[in-house]
Amino acid sequence: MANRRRPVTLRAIADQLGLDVSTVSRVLNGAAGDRARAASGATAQRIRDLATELGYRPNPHATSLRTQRSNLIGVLVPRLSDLVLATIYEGIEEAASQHGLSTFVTNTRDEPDKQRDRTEMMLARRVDGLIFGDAHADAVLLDELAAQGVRFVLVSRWAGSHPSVTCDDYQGGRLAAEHLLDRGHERVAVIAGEPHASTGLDRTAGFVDRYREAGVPLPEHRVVRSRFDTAGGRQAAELLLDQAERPSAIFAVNDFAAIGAAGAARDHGLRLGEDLALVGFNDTPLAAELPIPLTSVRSPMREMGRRAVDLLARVLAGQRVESERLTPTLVARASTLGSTGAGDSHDDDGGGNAG
Amino acid sequence: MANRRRPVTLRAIADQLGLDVSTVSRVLNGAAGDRARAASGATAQRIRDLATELGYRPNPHATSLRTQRSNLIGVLVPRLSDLVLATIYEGIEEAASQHGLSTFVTNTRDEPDKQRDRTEMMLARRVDGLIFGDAHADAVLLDELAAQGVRFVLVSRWAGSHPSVTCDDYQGGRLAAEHLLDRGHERVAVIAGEPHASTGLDRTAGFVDRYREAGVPLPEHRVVRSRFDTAGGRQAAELLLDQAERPSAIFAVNDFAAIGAAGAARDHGLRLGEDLALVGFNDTPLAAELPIPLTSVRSPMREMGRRAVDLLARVLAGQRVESERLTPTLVARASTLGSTGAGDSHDDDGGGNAG
DNA sequence: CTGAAAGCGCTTACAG
DNA sequence: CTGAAAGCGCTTACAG
Repeated sequence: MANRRRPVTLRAIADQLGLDVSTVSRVLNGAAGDRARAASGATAQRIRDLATELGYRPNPHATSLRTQRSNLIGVLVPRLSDLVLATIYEGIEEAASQHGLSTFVTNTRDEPDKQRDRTEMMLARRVDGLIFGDAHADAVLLDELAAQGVRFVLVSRWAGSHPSVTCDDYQGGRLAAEHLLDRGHERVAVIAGEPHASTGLDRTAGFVDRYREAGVPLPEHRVVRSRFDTAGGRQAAELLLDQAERPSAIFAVNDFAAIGAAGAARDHGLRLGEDLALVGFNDTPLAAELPIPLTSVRSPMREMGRRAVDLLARVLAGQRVESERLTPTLVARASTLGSTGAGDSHDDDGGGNAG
Repeated sequence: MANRRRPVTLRAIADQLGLDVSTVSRVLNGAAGDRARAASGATAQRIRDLATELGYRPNPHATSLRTQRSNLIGVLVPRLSDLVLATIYEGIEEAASQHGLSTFVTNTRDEPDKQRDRTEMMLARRVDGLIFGDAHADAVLLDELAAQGVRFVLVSRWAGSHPSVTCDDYQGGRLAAEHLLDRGHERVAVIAGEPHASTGLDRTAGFVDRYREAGVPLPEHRVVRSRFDTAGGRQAAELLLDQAERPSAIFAVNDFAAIGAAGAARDHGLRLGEDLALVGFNDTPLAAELPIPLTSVRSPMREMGRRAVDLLARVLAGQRVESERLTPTLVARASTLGSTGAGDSHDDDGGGNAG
């Protein structure tokens, strides 16, 4: 509990070497180009050596104040306890640190008031830009911010024409449909997620469209809204399984909703993969490890996070950018193949817990 | 894409009102006590009105530079994609914002090199203090930091005598044992987690001690190390279920490990709650929603996060503090009660997903 | 190649 | 009750 670790300043180095602080600054923190002409080779070396010895780290508050650039970005997500967003954030953190950016991340619970409030906090903290993982389809807040010149990108969900990095959810929905069509399912249903999120909307649309194209249009009552979590999936599945003509297969737009649906199926005495086929979305690490492994459409979550940072970095550099849409793949498992089917494949995005 | 939203400064307000910037500062940002004697009532009011109108927000970099206090705290966790840590972080964020603190959070994957590296980054960012959710039992890094005068607290896991907020994991392990003893299980096993984390160690110790006290000591081969995730739990369970004398009940020190164990049980043709009892830990929202609901020891995750911030705030205020240990409760469900048993109870900590 | 000066936006004794 | 000054630790033209 002794030395409160008083940080080393440029001045300390300059004084010790009998140089001016500006010279030291140029050598240590100057732009790559400047740095060469910052001082004689010998002087530069003495500066660098001493800096290393003393453990010099520039004071970011001073730098930010002077340069009007904080190298801070704000990340807003519905909730970090959603594995999907947590994984996306891991990608964001990785890439941010490569770009020399630090991140603030905050939960908004998908509530407009909180989104607005937390955005203000971030701006008050003088972030250079924002990444929204909680964009609402109406884009009200986002349009306002853009009009004010706030720089941001979206991840996971798109809205309006704001730059975004998403999974091609529509295509993902089609993949799920394709797979179930292949397995001969004609009476199918969708647990569709929340209507303010492009993810659920697009996945549902892709699925419904593909079935329509196959000549098997889905009646409206077999597309049910739901929250994205397990409890939401369970409720939606109850509704579907209580219907007179029970579906033989369900597509849930989220793995957690799918797990909830699996619970409901069990309550109805249905065996997954035998009496009821089930497809989830995102291929979270849990999907493969469930008692009855879950067929799921894999989305590149971590990669989305990384690319969102890259995109934002380009926005901050004043470049004009284009949205990106990453390709999903379907991973077939027992929940659609029956107890015999193994059929795992692919690998890509890692995951796992530790606590 | 127009006005880059140039923030309002004290100077802008002062000039517009014909006052000195120091007067404005005292009124707007002065300590609660000072603020009263900062200016005449009338002047103060004019200042406040204009500040509101212009949307003044103090530049935190300037404030930090001047006061040598950043109001920033760093949070290190093994991984945010671990629901337990993500939930703890939600509590941290809530409390931090109440204390006027902003948080940086980063994943260390429980790797010592990363822990060290990320700690340095945080310190370079000039955080006022740190919360470690990834403390290793050996406390090597933590001892060093404490010696340097770095201020921090631990959450979820304790180490050495550093201030911490944890669940009473030992007691939690005893609860699990008690419950299985009540149900008549004598041949039991533990999926014990990783040996560097106090959580797994204490939960295991409590369980083992309680069984020993009941006159039923556990042989060593029925306590198996594991990672904290689903795949780890599955592997550990395979080992246990392949043993000649198969256990009738398993205590997994983590819900995710328990879910993995449930998968292994199924592969062995065992029905959960009938042929094999299973108890998890943390009572994550998933536990209640699984096809076969999981008995689990509930730990107050969000509350731990909140209290860790309160504790750190006291440390930063120079107060002497004591570690806190919060009480766990057991929630019994079908995985130990058989398919008949419902027996849910309690409510406390919320949760849920959204993506 | 190096130094001196100004200034980013704040806070805080110190005067008056 | 209010103002003037100094300074937190940097960066960046501008001289020389």
